[in-house]
Amino acid sequence: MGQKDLEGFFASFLTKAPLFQNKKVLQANYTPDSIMHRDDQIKQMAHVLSPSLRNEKPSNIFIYGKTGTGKTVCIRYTTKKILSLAEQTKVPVFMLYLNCKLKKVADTEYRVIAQLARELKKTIPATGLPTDEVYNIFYKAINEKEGIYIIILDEIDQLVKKVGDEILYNLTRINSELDNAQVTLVGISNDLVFADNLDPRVKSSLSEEYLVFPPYNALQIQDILRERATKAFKPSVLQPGVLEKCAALSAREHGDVRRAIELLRVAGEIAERKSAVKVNIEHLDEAEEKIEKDRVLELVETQPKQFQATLYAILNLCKKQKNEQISTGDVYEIYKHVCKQTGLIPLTQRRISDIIAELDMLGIIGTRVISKGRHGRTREITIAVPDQTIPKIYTILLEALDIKE
DNA sequence: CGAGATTCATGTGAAGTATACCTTTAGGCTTAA
DNA sequence: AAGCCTAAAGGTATACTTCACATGAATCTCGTA
Repeated sequence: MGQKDLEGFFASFLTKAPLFQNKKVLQANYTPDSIMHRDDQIKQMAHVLSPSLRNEKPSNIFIYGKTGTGKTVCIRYTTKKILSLAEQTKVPVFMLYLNCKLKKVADTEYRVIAQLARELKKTIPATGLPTDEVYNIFYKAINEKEGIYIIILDEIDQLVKKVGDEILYNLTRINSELDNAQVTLVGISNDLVFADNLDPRVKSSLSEEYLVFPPYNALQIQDILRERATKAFKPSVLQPGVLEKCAALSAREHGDVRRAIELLRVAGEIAERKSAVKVNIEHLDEAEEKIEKDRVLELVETQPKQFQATLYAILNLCKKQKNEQISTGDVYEIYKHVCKQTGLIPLTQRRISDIIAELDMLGIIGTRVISKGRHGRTREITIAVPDQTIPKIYTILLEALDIKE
């Protein structure tokens, strides 16, 4: 694109009538002023957490619900209300929110505690400190300011699955170490079964109160979408049926509103880019494809080199032997070859086995451990990405690994 | 023919190693009195 | 002598390796009908 073109592009971008009037409303981190169809949950939450306003420690809560059922928004909303109320009445209440899923931020015991301490304005190095020491810093930071601390751990199932429940045990016992402050834990999980594998002490302590978020049905999703859409879009930009289809698509999965909202936003963006006057069904379909694609591509791009190399090996193998199932051993052979080609130091098969398991967790591939009787046992690996995206992934990997074909 | 025993190829857990990074401490150098 | 900087020592988390054992159904073995 020449510079002239670019100027023209900007000019036409600015003169073009935008479809959005407030796109923020459809962005992921937006907290609405009112939350629909969650009155019960919010009421219960408020009920449990309200003692904090009298400077008494609320019970710990365990919250369960599938993704996009409003868990995070509700707890954010409720705590926000409590915090502002607490500020008015000069009651010291604090809130710490942490999403344990974030890789490299909160996926080990050390990092979680360090991150929590950082929320309290402490500087903690990424490595080098003994975990006990980090605990101490954290305890001290909390004890510095008297009050009620509400610690929200989002997606703790991911954390516990990876590093065990010791952190939770320590955190539930934290109150006996403190004399000024008191801590309430809020655990949020997507996985219901996960609670059963916890240490009984942790489990009983964490789930003093128990809250379930059922999935939204299509009608509820429609309500919510309509709410947001009227705020986000200019009037009558949405073609009839778009909203309904958007809701239906998400309801079919498991009532994931976050996805529905994202879908609507991306559809709007696509329509805008095409200089369409209205958002129609085709835009929606395109958006659905794009979202999944973007998610995967982003994921692939941000993986460590070794993960990318492993994935590249798997992809290659899949291409070569279309319908045959691929096993860890095969992947490893190709992987070693890839390493030689790229100058990467090959890891052991043991490690690759783990990497494959992690790629599975990310949802890029699907694996199943099967026993082939006499012929041992292995993972059966399949690609869990729509076929159209694979070439894109390929090019990303080629570039990332610096392979010339 | 059927119940065990065997076998294979890898899953999986535990323990050890290398690396990168942290704090503390001791020594050396500079500076100001 | 006090203050500051540097380098070494001692310690940790994390990613990875090494070692060793666990798995589980296809296949084999062998006693029995």
